[in-house]
Amino acid sequence: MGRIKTNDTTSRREVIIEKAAALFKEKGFKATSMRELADIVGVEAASLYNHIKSKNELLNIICFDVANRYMQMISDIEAEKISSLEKIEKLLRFHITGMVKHFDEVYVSDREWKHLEEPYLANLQTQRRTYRRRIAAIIEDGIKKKEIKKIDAPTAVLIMLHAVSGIESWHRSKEKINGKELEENMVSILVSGLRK
Amino acid sequence: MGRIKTNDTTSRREVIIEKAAALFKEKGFKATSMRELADIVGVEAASLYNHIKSKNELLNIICFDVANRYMQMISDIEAEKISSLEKIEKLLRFHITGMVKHFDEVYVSDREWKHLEEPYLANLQTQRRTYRRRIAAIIEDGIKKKEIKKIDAPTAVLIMLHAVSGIESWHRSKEKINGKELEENMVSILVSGLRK
DNA sequence: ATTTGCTGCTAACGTTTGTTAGTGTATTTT
DNA sequence: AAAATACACTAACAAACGTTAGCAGCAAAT
Repeated sequence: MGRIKTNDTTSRREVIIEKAAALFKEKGFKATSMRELADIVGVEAASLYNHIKSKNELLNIICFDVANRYMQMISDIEAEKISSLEKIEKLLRFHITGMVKHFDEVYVSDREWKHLEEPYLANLQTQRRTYRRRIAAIIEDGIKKKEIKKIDAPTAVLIMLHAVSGIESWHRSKEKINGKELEENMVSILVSGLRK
Repeated sequence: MGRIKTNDTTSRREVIIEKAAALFKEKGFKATSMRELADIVGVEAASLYNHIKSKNELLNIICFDVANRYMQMISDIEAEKISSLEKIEKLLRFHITGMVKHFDEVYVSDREWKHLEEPYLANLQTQRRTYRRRIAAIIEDGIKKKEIKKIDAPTAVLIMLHAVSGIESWHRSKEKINGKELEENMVSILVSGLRK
């Protein structure tokens, strides 16, 4: 069939991972076969194994790539000296732009993590749980400081995160407003939903 | 193995569908095998086919059950003589209680519809699209009447619906507030996010 | 120019998949 | 009690799956 094309910044391995993310998003992890992936990459199925260890490794890479980005970000935000509501807004904007930019990856990591194998599965679940707790902590802090209305913080987190993951249907839709407008609308609705 | 237990209100077929919904939710449609389902129902895999036509029929039933319930509901709400914001709140409450009560079904219909086959796939997609449009129309009406702040209606719909589907993680969580509280919190955040 | 490693190929493996055929037995209907 | 229907079983199928083994050619390093 020929070899996998690379430019200088992208290794063959990375090409495979990118195409895998796109396929996993479109059809789901379990419904994507290595032969399909190989087809799209432009190679026979067996050849993929020169670059990766297994199908599940692909999912691992995708999921932890995303998770690590978010963990980095929240650490940065926690350290900043701004109000709680501003922190939440910043975090929200990061999630929105991140979703628009790394759509496939984020989508897969959100919807397909069930198919991770141990110990990765347990690992990611813990990471996600602590991530949500850290956001909830920011909100609770904001409530204490009377910047944020008195609500159940975990519920607020749940709303925020899932609202963002809804960008999926924006991505698909035809009558698309542009990314920046989308961001402003989401921030407007969600932030004023929290403000006291 | 023995036969499928039924009480008087639930047919054997319905037992299978319920257990299927639970399994599809937990492992995903593609990752659930008919042999697993049979095990849980308490029967050999082949015996399932005395009650259903195929694995995909199970998914069809689950998805369209949910879709039909929603379509019924929005027609009712449209007909009521209350303000737009009240309509949105009512709809929101319906979604929340529906998600809490028929969790497996709704979850599966939300996340696994990709695996429907034609013509059911196209059918459901259209239904979902028109459903979202009808909600957006209510919101736009509210904007015109100055009950709702000026925002992009499709974006608001997207936030609402996906926020509700986030109840999934509430369902899983340990430190659970009760269903009624959850509902009040969600309504509070989302409705005041819309109000002018 | 020769070696070395990278990357592709074909062929095949052992499993698991959804589903059908055919048969026997319990339950319901007549 | 006899006949008909409902339902479960065993056995087997063809197809699809992820992955490995073994080999050939091209690219980069010596």
